[in-house]
Amino acid sequence: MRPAAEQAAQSLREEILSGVIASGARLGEAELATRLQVSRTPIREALTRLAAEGLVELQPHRGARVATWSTAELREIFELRLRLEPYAVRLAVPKLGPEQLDELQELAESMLRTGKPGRRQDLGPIVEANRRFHGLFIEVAGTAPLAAALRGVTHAAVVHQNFHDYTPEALLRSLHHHVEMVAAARAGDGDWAEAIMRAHLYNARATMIGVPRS
Amino acid sequence: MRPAAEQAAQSLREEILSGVIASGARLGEAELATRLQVSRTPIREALTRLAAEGLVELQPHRGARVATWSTAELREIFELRLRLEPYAVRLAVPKLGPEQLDELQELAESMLRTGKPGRRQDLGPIVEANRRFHGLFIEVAGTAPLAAALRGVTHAAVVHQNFHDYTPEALLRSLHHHVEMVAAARAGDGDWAEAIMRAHLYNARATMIGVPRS
DNA sequence: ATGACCAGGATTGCATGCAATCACGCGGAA
DNA sequence: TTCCGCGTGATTGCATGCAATCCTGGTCAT
Repeated sequence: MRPAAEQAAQSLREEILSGVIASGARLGEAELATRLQVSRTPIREALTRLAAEGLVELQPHRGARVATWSTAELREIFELRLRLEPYAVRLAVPKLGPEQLDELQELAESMLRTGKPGRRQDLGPIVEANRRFHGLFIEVAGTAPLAAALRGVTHAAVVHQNFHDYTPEALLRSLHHHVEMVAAARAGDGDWAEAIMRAHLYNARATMIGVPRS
Repeated sequence: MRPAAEQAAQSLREEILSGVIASGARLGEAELATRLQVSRTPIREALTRLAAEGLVELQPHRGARVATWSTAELREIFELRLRLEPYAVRLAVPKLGPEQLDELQELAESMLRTGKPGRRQDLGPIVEANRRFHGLFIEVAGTAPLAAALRGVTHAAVVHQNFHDYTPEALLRSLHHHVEMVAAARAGDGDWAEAIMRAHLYNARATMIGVPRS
């Protein structure tokens, strides 16, 4: 839709999710317009779309900022992901084609390679691969309503660049979950894949916000 | 935010959810602009926002239409509601204040009054009261991510004006569910309220799309 | 010293104009 | 008759201009 606006939204999304633009940063329309080489109109449209996705926050007459999430909101977000994403994985497993299984496996193995301890380098590529990994399941699960409901809810974890906060053990656990999920998918076992996704999310939640005391 | 755009979005939302604008109807920017007494710019912004909510569908260079949902999508939407809305009710119950309980009770009883058989009149007011009833729980449940995830997913049932398709028995069941939910809320029993909400949704799904054969 | 108040500048919000794209209907060829 | 191509009208997409609002700092009174 609206090509220039869509492209602007895509660029901004990339920059926010990849951390180029920090959480909480101000997004001036004029600055974005000159930087992305379009006028303010498509920029404004892109901002309203990202606001609807929950990636940016809009205040009347006061402009846009990259969204921030309180601990309570993060807790809630994980609660929602736990209710939706394992279900999405279960739906996706029987629909995955061979080439998609190969892509998932490649993603899982590449994340495991760059995340191995001893190689203490940039974890940036993992963020992107992880996003693609989770996104592929949601995409294959297939239905638009599910994708829409999950869209806003998966952003927060990505923006918070959580991999840097993982302990080495938690990170390894997380990356092995990916590999195991591919194995479950290859076996066509939706129950297995769903269970691993659930464990994967609990592990992520524990490192990001700790275990809720309730 | 953006006062004129927000007002336009609100007006359109009302008109779509109340059925004044039919599902699938075309939404011309110029026509809406003259009708709502603003220029096309805020109209376009309103349309992008409603598109993000899933209420309208946008096609590049081809304008906007009120969204329609396939049976598969409706099925998926109920699957999502079943995973989120009972949870929202459970969260809301301990937070409901006396005045909110009174409002819920008034809504439930008014729906029951106008829906009673023998009084075969307009069911329109029920649609609005029902929307308010469900929305109040979601609002009180409190967290923004949950509300955002549910927003797009609750629209479909409203647009489809489902109450007219209910059999008299199913309609009565549904309206009594509301009353029972208020009773559960007054008792502070989140489990009870959650269970009734679940039954409420199963009942609605059965009349709208039938029981899935899986 | 502290607080209220008031320019000046900057930024957002909306309206409008023009270019780009699409829908529709007509005419011509097979 | 049917289908393809094309021109015209209508609609959307984007850029720009102006008014409205907000933020900043500086000044003045207390």
